Amino acid sequence: MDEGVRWLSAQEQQWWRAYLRATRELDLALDRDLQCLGLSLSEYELLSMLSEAEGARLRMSALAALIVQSRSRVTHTAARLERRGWVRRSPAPDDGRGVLLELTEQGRDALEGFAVAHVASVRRHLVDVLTPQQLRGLGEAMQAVRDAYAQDPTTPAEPAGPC
Amino acid sequence: MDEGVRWLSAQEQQWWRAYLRATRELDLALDRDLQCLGLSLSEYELLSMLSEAEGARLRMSALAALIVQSRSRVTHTAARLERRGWVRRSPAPDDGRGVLLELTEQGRDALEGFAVAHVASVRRHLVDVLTPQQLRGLGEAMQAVRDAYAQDPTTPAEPAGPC
DNA sequence: CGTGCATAGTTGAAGCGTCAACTAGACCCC
DNA sequence: GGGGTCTAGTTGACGCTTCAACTATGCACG
Repeated sequence: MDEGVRWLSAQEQQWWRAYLRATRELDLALDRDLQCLGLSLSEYELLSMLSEAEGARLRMSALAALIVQSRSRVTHTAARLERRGWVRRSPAPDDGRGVLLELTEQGRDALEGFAVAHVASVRRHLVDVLTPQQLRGLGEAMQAVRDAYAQDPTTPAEPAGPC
Repeated sequence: MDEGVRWLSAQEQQWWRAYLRATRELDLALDRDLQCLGLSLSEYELLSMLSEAEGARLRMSALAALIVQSRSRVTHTAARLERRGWVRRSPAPDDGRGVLLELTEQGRDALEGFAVAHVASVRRHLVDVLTPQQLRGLGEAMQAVRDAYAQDPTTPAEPAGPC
């Protein structure tokens, strides 16, 4: 039965499960550590990408692509952060449709505190629990996954669902 | 400024980011592939763990621990699956507080189809895009993360938030 | 045996993410 | 230069997840 299906070998399955569970645990732990300070991980990522950008500002869609979130989600998240005064919208000068999101001074100040907590969290739950070789192996595998994902023709990232 | 903080090296940051983005992309891709069939990845995980259990039944809390979800979330998810007839509740014989969740025949049938699609998805987006060595490196690193997480005293998994 | 505390699971409200529909500006091209 | 189409972003409704509060049972200790 089901002859055509290439199931995973026991070893492959073990690694796949380790990946699946560990990512859930990591996400939980990292988010919990930031949540204590009143910020979610995805909000942190948004602020953090802005802070590294040229002029601390980015187009909404560029931001969405960077942090791998839907444009809609970025709109909502940005609205929340804007209410807190950490981020500001302005029209894009070169494209009437576009919106630039900019980190405010207040936002930069807040981010400093978050960054300290976050890097400690990343170390505690990931970087410092691995040997340098393990971290390298992880990083290289994940980069390969990204490269494949970027190539994949059925990676619409947004538009027409492929159902 | 911020002398006490051990920031990540450029290399460490690169690997950390590769991990962070790739997990988001993978989650998206795997969930999308299942979503087309009308099931979410976390629902799949629940059904799949039940199917592998002794007698295709598990205690709610055991299930929650296995798939790394909160007990509350498992309650809600199980309710959804129960409405679809794929899962059934019964009181635990040995503990008056406990509840056993059991895969129904209908559930097992449905799961077969989902499993075929899911394994193809896992291969396409993860297993088959990596060399065996890369997959092994990934698996071992993630297992190390899990081990560290299990050891960590501030891993309440549920109770009193450590804020 | 009964008081106190821990554990198992549920519940409902609030918040976040997704999805489809929508507005508006750009681009193409005859 | 006015359709047709594509891209950028927003909106609101719906659904899932989280969180805190709650019920009920087990367990320890006097």
